[in-house]
Formats: sequence, C-alpha cells, structure tokens
Amino acid sequence: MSTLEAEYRLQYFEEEGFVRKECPDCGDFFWTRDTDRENCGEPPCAEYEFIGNPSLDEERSLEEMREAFLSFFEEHDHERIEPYPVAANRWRDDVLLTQASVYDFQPLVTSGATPPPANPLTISQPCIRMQDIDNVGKTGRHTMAFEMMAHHAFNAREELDDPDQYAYEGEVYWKDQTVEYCDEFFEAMGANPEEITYIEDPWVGGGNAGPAIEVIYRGVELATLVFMSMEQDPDGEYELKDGNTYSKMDTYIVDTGYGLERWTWVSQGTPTVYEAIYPEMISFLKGNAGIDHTDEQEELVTRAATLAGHMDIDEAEDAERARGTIAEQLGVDVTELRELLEPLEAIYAIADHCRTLAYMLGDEIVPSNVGTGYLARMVLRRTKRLCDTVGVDAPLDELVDMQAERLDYENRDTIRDMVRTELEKYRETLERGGRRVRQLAEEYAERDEDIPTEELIELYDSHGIQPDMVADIAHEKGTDVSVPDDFYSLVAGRHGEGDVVEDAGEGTDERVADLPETELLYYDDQTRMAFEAMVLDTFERDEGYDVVLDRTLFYPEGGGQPADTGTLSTEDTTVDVEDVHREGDVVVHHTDGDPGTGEFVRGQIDAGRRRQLMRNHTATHIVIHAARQVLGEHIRQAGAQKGTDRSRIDVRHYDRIDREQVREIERIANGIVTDNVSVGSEWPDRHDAEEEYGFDLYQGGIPPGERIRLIHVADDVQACGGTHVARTGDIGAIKILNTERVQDGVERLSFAAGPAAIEATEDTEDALAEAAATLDVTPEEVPETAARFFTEWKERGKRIEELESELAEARASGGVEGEEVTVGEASAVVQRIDSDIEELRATANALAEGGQVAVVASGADGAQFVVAVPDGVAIDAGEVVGELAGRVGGGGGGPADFAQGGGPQTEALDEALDDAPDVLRQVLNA
RNA sequence: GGGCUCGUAGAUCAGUGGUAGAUCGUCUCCUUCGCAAGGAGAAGGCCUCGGGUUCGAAUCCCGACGAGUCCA
Repeated sequence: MSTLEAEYRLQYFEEEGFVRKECPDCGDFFWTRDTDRENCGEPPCAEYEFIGNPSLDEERSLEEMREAFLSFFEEHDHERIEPYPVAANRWRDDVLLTQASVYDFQPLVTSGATPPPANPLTISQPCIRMQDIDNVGKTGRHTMAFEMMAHHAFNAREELDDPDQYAYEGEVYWKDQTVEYCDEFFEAMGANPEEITYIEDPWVGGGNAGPAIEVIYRGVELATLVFMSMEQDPDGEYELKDGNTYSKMDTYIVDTGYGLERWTWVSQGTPTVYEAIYPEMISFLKGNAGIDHTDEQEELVTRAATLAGHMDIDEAEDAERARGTIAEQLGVDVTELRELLEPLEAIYAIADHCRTLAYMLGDEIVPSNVGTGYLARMVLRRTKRLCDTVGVDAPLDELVDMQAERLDYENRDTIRDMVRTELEKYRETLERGGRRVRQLAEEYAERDEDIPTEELIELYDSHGIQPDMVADIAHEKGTDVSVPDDFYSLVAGRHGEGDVVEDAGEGTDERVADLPETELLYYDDQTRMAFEAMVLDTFERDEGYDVVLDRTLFYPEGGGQPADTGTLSTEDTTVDVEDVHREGDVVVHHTDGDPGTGEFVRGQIDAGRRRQLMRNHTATHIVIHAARQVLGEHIRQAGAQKGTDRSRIDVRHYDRIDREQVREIERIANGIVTDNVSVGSEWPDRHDAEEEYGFDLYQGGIPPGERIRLIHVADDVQACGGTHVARTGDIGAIKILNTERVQDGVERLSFAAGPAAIEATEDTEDALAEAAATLDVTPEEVPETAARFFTEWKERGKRIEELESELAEARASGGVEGEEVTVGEASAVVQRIDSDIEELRATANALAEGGQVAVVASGADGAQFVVAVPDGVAIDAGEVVGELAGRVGGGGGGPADFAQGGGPQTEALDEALDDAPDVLRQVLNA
C-alpha cells in the first residue's frame, strides 16, 4: 500500500532549495524556503500576521484583486473564462449550489466526456457555502458568498491505448508547473517567498482524490492546489485518510483555488475580512442603523477585532468563547464588549447575505419552498431578521440591489421584484404566525403553564415561526417558554432518518454496450418515416425482445420526448416496436417478436404519432419563449413532458400565472405559429454556443459531447436532441389548457398542439354548449344566467327555511295531527310527518318551545326520528331516539334536549311510533 | 423529492359524529347640530371539491384542488 509522500517530492521544490519539515504542533509535513522555520504556519500552530499589517505590495479592492489574478494567468497562457451560475443544479443534479470552481467542470469535463472551454484556463467563480451561514459576521473571516479564483489544467495520460476516448489529450502541465505559477503569483503580488509554506494535505472528495497542497502566508491559507488524479477503487494501491482505497485515473486535473476575499483582506490588513471587501456597504449600513461610535469605542472595536484575528476562530462558538479572553486583555467588561460588537456582526452578515442574494437571484433562482429556491428564501428571511434586530430600515430590495449593481447584473429590476414579493410573503407568514402564537400563549398563560417544547417544534416546523419570536410573545402574554439547546436537532429528529434510496439501476447489458454505436437517421430528414437497416443483435427479455440495428430512424425516449413506435419488417415477418431507448451510444428497440439477427429489416415509424410529437416538441420551445416574454427573463424550464395529445412544461416563476397572462402567452405563441418561420438546427462547438447564448441554452439539461445540437425557433435557441417540425406553421395551433402550481415557485403550463388543440377547444365549447342548452340561453349568456340561478337558488333555500319554520309553528300550535299522550307530569306528542330532516327538526323545536315533548318521525328517506324535550322535563332525548332507532335497524343520539336518529327499515316505523309512549315512560323512570 | 400543518361569514378564527358559532367589518334604527363613540337589531355560509364509512359528516377515512412551513 503506497502513501502519497513521494507525490510531493517535486523537482521544483528541489531546484528552489525548499526543505521538507514536520510541524511539531500538528504533525503535518510542509515545504519552505526558510530553513529556520519551525511550524507549518497555519492556525492554530501560528497566528495571523497581516492584521494591521497590509502584506502585499499594494492595497487592492475586490475588483482590483480579481483583475490582478486573472490577468496574471492570462499573461501566463491561460484563457480567461466567464464565471458559471451559482445555481450548480443547472448542469448537475448532485448539488444545488456552486461551491468551488471545479464544480463548473464536473462531471462531464473531469470525466473526459466533454472538452473544457479552454485548456488551461483561469476563472473567478462566485460560490455560495450555506454551511458557513452561522459563522458569517461573527468570526471576522467567514463569508457565505465568495469568489474562488482558479487556474485549471486538464490532462490525459499519453500512453493510453485509445487516446480518443477522452475529450482532451496529453499533458498541459502538472504539479511542478502549478506550484511554480503559485509561487510566481505570490511574488507578483509582492509577497515575501521566504514566508510561504506549502503544507502536504491529501484531498479526498466525491469519489475522487489526489495529493493537494495548502499554501499558507502570514498565518492564512491563501490557496489550495489540488491534483485530482485518483478514483475510488476497492483494489486500488493508495489508501487515503477516508479509509478507502484509490487508484490512478487516465485523466488528471489541476484544480486550484485562491480565495479572492482573503487575498483582498491580506492586501489591506483590515481587522475583519468584511471591511476589506464591502467598505461602502458597511459604512452605509452603519449610518442607516445609526451606529455612531465615539473614537474611543472605535478604537476598542479595532483592537478587539485585531485580537480576534490572532486567534484560531473557525466557528461562531469560538468567537463567542474568545470574547471573554479579548475583553480581559482589553480591560473591559465582556457584556459591554458584546453590546458594542453584536450590531457590527449583524451588519457584516447583512452585507454578505445581500451579496449571496444578489448572486442567487441574479442567476435567476426563484425563491420557493424547494431546492435552491428554498435556500434563497432562507437567506432572505434571515437577512430581514438581521436588519430588524440591528435597526437597518433601508428597504431590503435596495440593499440587494447595491450588491447586484456592483456585480454587474442586468436583471436588477427582476431581482428587486423578487425580493419585494418574497418579503411580502414573509410578512404574511409572520403575521399569521404571530396570531397563532398569541392565541397559544394566552391559552397556556390562562392555565398558568409554560409553552411546551413540542409546541415550539410544531410552530417552527409547520409554520416557520422562530423560537425566539415565540419567547417574545410568550413574555408579553405572561407565560414562559424555554428553548432547548438541541432545538434544531429535535426538529431534524421529526423528519426521521434521511433514507437514501439506492437506485435500482437496470444494470446495462454488457452485450449491448459492446455493440457499435447506432447511426442516428432521425436528424438527417425529420420528415422521413421509413428506413432500412441490419439487425446486429437481438436479446430475449422477460417480455418481448430488445433489437439493436446498425442504424435507426426510431427516436429513443429523451429530453421529455417519448419514443417512437412502429414496425420492423423482414420478408418473413413483421414485429411491433413498442419502446425505444438509448444505452450509451446504442439504440435499443423493444419489440414483441424476434426479427432475426443478421436480417435486413425495413423500419416503419408510426407517422401520425411522430408528427404529433414533433408538433408538441416545437410547441414546447415556443410556449417557453412566449412565457419568457410575458412573465420575465427569469423563466426557465423546470421539467417537461411531451405527449401526443397534450404536453406540459414546468417553469420557475415567483407568482401564479393569471388568466390575462395565459391569454397573452397563447397569443404570442400562436403569432409565432402563424408567422410560419422555419425551425433551424445546427451542431456548433459547445463552447462557442455557450459563449454566444449562455447557459439559458440548457433548459432541458446539459448534453455531453464536443458539439451540441441547437434548435432555433424564431428568436428562441435551445440545446435539444428532439425531433421538430420544419416550419412553425406545421404546428397548426397551440392551446394552453390550464396552469397549476406544482410547487411553490414552479408553475405548470399544460397545452395542446395541432389537431389536439382544436379538439381541446371543441371539448370546452361542447361543455359550454351543453350548459347553455340546459339553461336554455345562448353560450354568451351562460355566465350571467348561472350567476342569477345561483343567487335565486340561495334565496329559495332561505325561503324554504322560513316556510318550514312557519309550518312547524302552525303544526305545533294548531291542530295536532299526531297522538298526544301524558308522560309523568309532561305531555308528549308523537307524530309522523313524511318530510325531510330539516322539517322534522323545526317541528320538534316548535313543539318543545310550546312545552311539549316531541317525537316526530318521517318515512320519506328511510326511517328518521327527531326527539325534542322542553326545559324542566327529565327525559333524555338521546336515549329515546336510541331506543326507537334500534327498532328500525339503525341508531341515533344527541344531547339530552334534542336528539335525532334513524334506520333503514321504513316498514317498522309505525310500529316503533306505537311503542313511543312506552319508551318515553321507560326513559322517564330510568 | 420527502415530512408536517391548514382550507368554515367580507376579514380573523372557534366548533373532535347529533339544530353551523364568536369577534371585527357591512347595513338599518336609536342617540348627536355633525362626527367619533355608545345602544338596539339585521343581512351575510354549496363548512374548497369529489368519493367512502354512518341512521346522521364541517367533524372520521381516501382522493383531487388550493395555501403555508420545515428539510435534502
């Protein structure tokens, strides 16, 4: 088993006179030019030395530092690449946010399936690390939003049997050159090379691994150089720190990371990183919150921050713990220090969170309750709370806009709109929550109890109410609540263990994988519906057969477009093609019979179905394009399913789509149809396409490969592998059938295209015509008439009620038709009225008000009884009903003064009523 | 993608199987020069929808639709 030690013995280190040392404190090995150096230089083994001591040749702003880095690497033969979105789930489904520059190139470039946009390249990639959210502002050094500056090189081994299997070939540069670049950049920035240490720190992550080097300067890690070159392999020869074994890969990648914020900070030597990177915003926020320190306080803050800078503070708790020590060293009271610092910490966090939001919303993440949208919502609400606590009253949309402006986003109006919409939602949640908590608090206060933890968890988990808000309201109402320390883990406990669902994975048939790539004919001429091919192989399956041809016109399921169906015919037999899918580069046709390996077949596609799918597919592009114009530039596809009679697309949007907007989308979409423009396709180089059209190309996921297929419909361009009509007029018509909110922030548009659109309209018209016929009015008059009928129907209901009570009173006061009996002191009426339950109740009530016990019954709808007992008569109505209802095969009950019941045996009703007086007497005596 | 909560009068919400309620708002009347306030009264409900269980469902069960919230 090898270790990685040899991997670090670089020729560059030797030539430059570096020595390898072991840090006596942490045991790490590191390389340095300074032979006298003892420790590795990284906290906790060493302290920050740059605070109050700008450590590069000039102080640089964030923008200047970024430019310095990128242009340095440009001068050293790297191509500068535009940053990718922070929403990494645009191109990969295993993560939500971009957390490092290498995320941009995973998994397609790192695996070698797709060439990098340039090689080597340099980039400054905006990243968001939510896991640091609690530390922001408090530690003086953490930010949630940051830019990772990097240079990358993608290499493939030269001695491979088949070098073409990877999208890049040969070695660009590797470890020596990487360290040399790093060294040179430090020097170019004016750092003293003697003070740099290179710590050996092997990297492991996400199934890959490799040697890596942390680069430390004056106590702070300014760069990490990762040499990704291994993959997890049970038989691998390297055992790494995660306990797994790894072996070398065919590709090996230089993955570096230089923290823009840290470099800026070190160049300025400010007490905290925030003051170096957001100076304007921080002074604005201070002013807005009315924080106005005396010179004395100002100095105290600076000295405290400087002391904190010298400590190993990696978590918010460390900062809290360090506070006591710092207060002691400054000779001030710890409470006083806290009161001075906490508002500042909030302000630092607000500045950082606003930048995070600018990145997120600027990259068109729509706040919602799922995915990245939820993360955006969380950050926004947290920022709002911070503003409220510290007394910042500037509108949040303006604060976010300040950062968006600085970051040069073009969609600033949409960003502000999203912030405002989201704040309004939050306000409503708080209002709703406040009411709920107040009520709850009053209940507990009345009972003189504290609000239990269980309620607290329920309030947070189901209603989004923070425990401290509950505590505040509880105090107002005179009760108490204690928030347990492990509150959030209790909440997590409620959600159970996150079951990781293992993908069953059909386990690709190796025999299929070994077959040659299928030639795809469906792109050449999309109107062709028949072809000839040779059967390369057939496989018998549980149901039917899988057939592989040398070439095919059948479209395999993909990109939301269902597979074609049709037939394969030889001279002897014809089999039905039921399903078609891709396995790698091979297209597999699932059939109901075996055409015979080696046979020539004639393939025929179900042309009607295919044409309808093509109409729907092109229509999908048009509808998204139209929705974008109506709802805004942030609209993008969150999923799509094309069908033959109807299709649907899910789009990200922060509001419901109203009727007016639907009509407008439909109008624009059909405008494109009637313009009858041609639908173009091309296969450009992917990086050229990305440069020209941006990531908005990838509405339906990112395809692999050096070239991608673009579909142009009017002004709309999308990367798409589906089949399309030749001209938009071929679609015929587009009809939006309905919209629904499938999740918060995701709207689903269902629509029909071509003949199906006409049919859908016809169906609606039929329904309307039918309703019109029933009402005997013209279709135009239906709404008005329906409204009138509804009102009249309600009025009649009320009139009937009135009449029923009048009738009941008349019955009670006037000639009693039923049998009148005496039960003890009281008189009772037993009466059969065949009418509905409402009337029975009214009659019984009226009789009881007249001082009589009422037993009324109906046989109109099964056998039903109502028994009413006036005040002061000791008969339990519920018991009477129970007894009587039993005699008709049912049951009943109710309060002592008014009960009802019944049963199915109508024929036994009269007999039961005959027994009623006896039953009353029995119950009275009981 | 998963968990939880909710849907009753214009608004906010009670109502845990037995006659649909409260508060605010609205309207009418009284009081007032007028307004605010006060007093008396009234109107206002397909209890989201569709199934099921039951003699009986706002209430229990299933489904749909709508909303909220927490997590990955």
